[in-house]
Amino acid sequence: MVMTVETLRRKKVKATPQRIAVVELLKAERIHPSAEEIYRLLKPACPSLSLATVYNTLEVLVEAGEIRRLTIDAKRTNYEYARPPHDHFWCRLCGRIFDVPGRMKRPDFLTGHKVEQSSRYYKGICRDCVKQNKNK
Amino acid sequence: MVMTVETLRRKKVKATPQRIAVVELLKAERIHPSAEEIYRLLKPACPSLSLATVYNTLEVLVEAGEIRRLTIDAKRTNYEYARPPHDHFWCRLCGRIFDVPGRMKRPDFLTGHKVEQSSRYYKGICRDCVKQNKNK
DNA sequence: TCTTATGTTAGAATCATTCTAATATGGTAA
DNA sequence: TTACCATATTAGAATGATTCTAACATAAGA
Repeated sequence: MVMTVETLRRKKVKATPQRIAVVELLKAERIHPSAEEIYRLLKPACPSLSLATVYNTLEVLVEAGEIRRLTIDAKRTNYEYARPPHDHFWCRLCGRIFDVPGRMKRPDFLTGHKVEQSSRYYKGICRDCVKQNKNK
Repeated sequence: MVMTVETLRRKKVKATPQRIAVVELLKAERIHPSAEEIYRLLKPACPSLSLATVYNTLEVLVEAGEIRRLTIDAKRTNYEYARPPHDHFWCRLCGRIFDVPGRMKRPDFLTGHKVEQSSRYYKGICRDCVKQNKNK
């Protein structure tokens, strides 16, 4: 908690209870929830919380590099605490996202899962947009 | 065209003009359009086309393995003709998706692009769901 | 403690995608 | 080749995730 406050201030992010709650949730549990799920999980302990605040908070935390956006499930965006980069496995039935740590240990961590597809995406700004000084 | 009809029939997919048009578009151009974009591109040549049909068609073609769904941009789903698997680069400014062929040639094909993030996702059915016989 | 730039909130608005129910048609069988 | 019917197409309504709006509240520097 104290640590989270310090981390946020260091990143020039105003440390509000709502933001602290979101960070702590993602930090404590190894979950990859959607905004809606985060809202449902925090609402009991934070009754005034609004879904809009969850969305605002997630945006701010992604910008600050505290959390990471996962674009796996086309139906919703998921989020995780920004631990060292790793791979993910997504179940198209239950929707859960599993960490697949260490890019060499893959086989171990995927054992039992029925892998149907694997994809890698690079994201950023393309040469044309860089040239056009759209940079931001 | 003829080839597309044969391919679809072989895959037990009824070869309608709308489906053929979608396949031919993705096959001809190396583009990664959204459903909306496909609709806009085909509408002039196929005025009766409905957006719902584009969505239905894309679903059928993905099931048949003719095309591939790209979940890169959280705001919309993109599609590509199912060529041999390769990586992708997505520009967060113009939204275009670039092929990054051959997983070893990465540096070459990404030269000039400002890569800010790379992610790999495995997708399928998790052990728990496999056990629960939810399999489908 | 005061001040104010910034954050929170509920609800409305947006927009991609899915659903619905009426109409049309590809492809098989006669 | 024609007739039939399971399956497709279509427009528009419905849904659901996300963003916007405008009023109110608060973190944190002075």
